Amino acid sequence: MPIRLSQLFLRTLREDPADAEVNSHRLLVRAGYIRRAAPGIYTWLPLGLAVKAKIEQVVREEMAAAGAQEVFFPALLPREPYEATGRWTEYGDNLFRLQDRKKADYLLAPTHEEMFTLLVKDLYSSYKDLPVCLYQIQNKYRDEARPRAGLLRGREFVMKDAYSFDVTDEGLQASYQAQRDAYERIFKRLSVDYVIVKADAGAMGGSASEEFLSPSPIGEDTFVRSPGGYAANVEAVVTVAPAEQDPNSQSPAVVHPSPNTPTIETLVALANRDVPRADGRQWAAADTLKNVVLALTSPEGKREIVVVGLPGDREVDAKRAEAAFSPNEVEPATEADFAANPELVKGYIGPVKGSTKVLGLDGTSKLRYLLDPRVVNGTAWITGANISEQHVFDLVKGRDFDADGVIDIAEVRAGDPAPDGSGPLELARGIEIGHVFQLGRKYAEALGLQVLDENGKLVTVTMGSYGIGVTRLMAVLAEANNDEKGLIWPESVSPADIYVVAAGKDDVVYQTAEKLVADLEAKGKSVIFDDRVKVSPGVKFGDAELIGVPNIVIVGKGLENGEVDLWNRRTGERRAVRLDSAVAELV
RNA sequence: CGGGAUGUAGCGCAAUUUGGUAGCGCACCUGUUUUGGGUACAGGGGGUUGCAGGUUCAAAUCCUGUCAUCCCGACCA
Repeated sequence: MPIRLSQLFLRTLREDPADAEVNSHRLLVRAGYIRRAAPGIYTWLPLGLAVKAKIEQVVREEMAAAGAQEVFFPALLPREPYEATGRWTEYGDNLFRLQDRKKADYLLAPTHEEMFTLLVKDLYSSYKDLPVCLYQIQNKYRDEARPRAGLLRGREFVMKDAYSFDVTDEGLQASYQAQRDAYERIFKRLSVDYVIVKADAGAMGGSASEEFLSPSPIGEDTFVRSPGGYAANVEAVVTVAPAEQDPNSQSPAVVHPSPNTPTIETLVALANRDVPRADGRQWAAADTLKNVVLALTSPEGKREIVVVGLPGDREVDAKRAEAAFSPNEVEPATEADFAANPELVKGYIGPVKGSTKVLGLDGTSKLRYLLDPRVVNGTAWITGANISEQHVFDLVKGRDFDADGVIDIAEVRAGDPAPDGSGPLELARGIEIGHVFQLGRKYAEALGLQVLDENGKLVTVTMGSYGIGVTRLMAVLAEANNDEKGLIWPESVSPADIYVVAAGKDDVVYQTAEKLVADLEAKGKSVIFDDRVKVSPGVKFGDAELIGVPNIVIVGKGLENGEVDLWNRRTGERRAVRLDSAVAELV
């Protein structure tokens, strides 16, 4: 049966909702696909459900093709499994928690690793049962600090989450690849632009991880691309270290007084005034070694102060730092931290000349000192002398100082060399629409998922997790497919195949349109039929454009010549065709 | 959590500066009209002005508190 606009539960809005900023949000509300129920929580109207179902159908078909089987968990879950993996605490305020009448703790699931792991543990206990891959399409709940942009970041959203279970690492590789391939097919079928980027493993633990980002200026993720095809989330970009040099070929380190130089700018200015370079080049911020003091807080609440040395022209990227120090929280050190560590002379911190790695004037500090990958052996730096208003020049890594390790948390800039050596990196924004992840044995260990191998020995299962944001995908599709008039769905997700407008007041128009609709449906096409009488053509055309079905047929005044108009929503092209050949053209 | 803005009819807004008892457009209902680009006219229904206190003869408007929403940032498998 066609969807009849005379009957459809729908009210299109002529004006933009005041609370919607981005196009997808604006248009999905205006065109009557969704309504806001609470911040980041949306009610689905018939048109919205139709599009969501289309996306889910594609996902289901490709999951089946990849050998994954569908299950369905409750969204309302008891506390215990999440307690076992530590995530009841780790998730913090992002978890929706509630209690039943007996005051037992429950949560609305933000993701289902625990439940899938326990389900497989419940049913399977032999290597012969594996590998297995399960998935569900289900509502997830996260109490985001700031939901935004309609469906793009909601507090309730639909996710397809799949989990693979293997005995061996090679098996996990194969399962991962199967899901990754399925994702490529899904996004291609849905006509979504995507880039596969290396992702940071982050708090999920595990090793290999890739994100599917859809490039978009409103994206919340920043990623890099190289001419040679390297792509990574900015959190996961690996900095290319310059070649090492002979430390002993450099000039000896010298301490210079540097009054009133608490910042890099003031320091560079003073250096150019008081300490001209032998080669005549001007000192630059990149010649200085900036030492940033960070406070790490572990999930257990333990606080550690670390000092990170990086070139003075680079800032610490908060996201990269968070990722690199995960699961610790990272924040700049406070005044209290400095007070507790008097060897840190604010504005004049540096690795001590002659020490191996420790910081501080007397060389006894126990603080960890980590260096940016650009600070390689043989490089010379201007840096703090750990005495107020004094800096060291030509302090050489490998000769005068060393560190406890390398940490790659400096901001990534467009133009930085790509790790694949193919040229400069380009920066772009993207929306995360999928994530494939080799979890490894973290959850299986925490929850005791073991099977017997062919030797009758218990082995821990290794897992992968694979997510697609279904409702976010819908927002991405709406975002990428619209114009000033409204939405323009790709055919693969359009709420109907054909949109038929009866434009006119004569009965024959409606009778002819009715017949055309029936013929189209007989050929297997789904149809939205604007059969509203007493609605002017202008309104009907406007709604057709707003709703965004790509193929529109107008049955109206052309009938005098036995013709109807085929209207391509995307190109705007209208073409008159013989009524009797219209169906053939459309199927 | 920090910064900014806003809460008035289903939606978009005005009236707040200067207190006088709430108005416009869209949507909705009735009638006539119009039918290939949101037709025109006439009539109509719908509001405890976010909430709670206070000042005042009188509060959407002034004062205090509170709640909520949106945007930027922080945060975010």
